[in-house]
Amino acid sequence: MAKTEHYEPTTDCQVLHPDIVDYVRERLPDTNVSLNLANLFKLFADQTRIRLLQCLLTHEMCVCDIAVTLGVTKSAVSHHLHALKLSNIVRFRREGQVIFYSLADEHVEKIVSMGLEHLLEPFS
Amino acid sequence: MAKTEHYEPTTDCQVLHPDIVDYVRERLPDTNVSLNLANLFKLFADQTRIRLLQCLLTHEMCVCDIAVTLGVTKSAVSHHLHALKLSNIVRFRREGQVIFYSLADEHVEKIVSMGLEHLLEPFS
DNA sequence: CCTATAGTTGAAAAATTGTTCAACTAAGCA
DNA sequence: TGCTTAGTTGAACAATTTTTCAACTATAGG
Repeated sequence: MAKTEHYEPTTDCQVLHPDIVDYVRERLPDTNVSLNLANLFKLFADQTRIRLLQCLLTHEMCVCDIAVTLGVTKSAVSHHLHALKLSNIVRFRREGQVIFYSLADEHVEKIVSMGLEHLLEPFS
Repeated sequence: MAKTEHYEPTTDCQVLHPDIVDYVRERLPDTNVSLNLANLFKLFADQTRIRLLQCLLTHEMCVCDIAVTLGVTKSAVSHHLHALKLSNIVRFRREGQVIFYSLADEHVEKIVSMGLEHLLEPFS
């Protein structure tokens, strides 16, 4: 099942270390895990969205206030919030015409902190 | 300096809560922080690159072995490794013609773990 | 009911990113 | 020196993503 011979030939080279390849393949998580992880990190992979999250890290905000603070249209903000909402990264409450957005949990803070830690480390 | 009136008018709406906007703006990190954070998370925002990192999380590997394991060309792998190298996420050692890549530090593991934690949490 | 404003939506346009291709460099070996 | 293979590189192409635009919904107030 972990044999090296029947891999998809979508590549342009040969296995050089069959034992390593088999060892790694046996431990490689399911494809949908990497897909979900990549999709999650995509939400943090845009400067405007990072700044939006940094805003919400400080205080809950409505769409207009976010738009002015970041210097983008409220449509752009709304699209970003929609994506963040789908992945349970932000939540909202309505107060009349105004909708206040805030962070859904402490994961955003943790993920951003990990990123900052890497950026600030000595050997970078 | 934190007054609400002289924001860039790149947006299409008015500030609704000037006190919140000022409060948030005073605490918003510098723009280059968000840029560097976004650029870092971009490296985790692609399924192939996540799988590549998952490989290296298990064992150091050479370009060919990674290419076969992931089912992509060695050129694609090389481009990904180049980007990861620039951000000090992977390092390498040469052994004859073969170059073995491995993770530069424990941040990858931490960042990926945070992502997994969010994906597996009850309210998502 | 009419108007005004906050926010959403889908599609098109603009910008960015990932992969491939072909030519290249570097190392090993005869 | 000449051949083979591992890996890199840049440019072109393909795919994806972000922003904008215009039309839309929902709520408030007169």
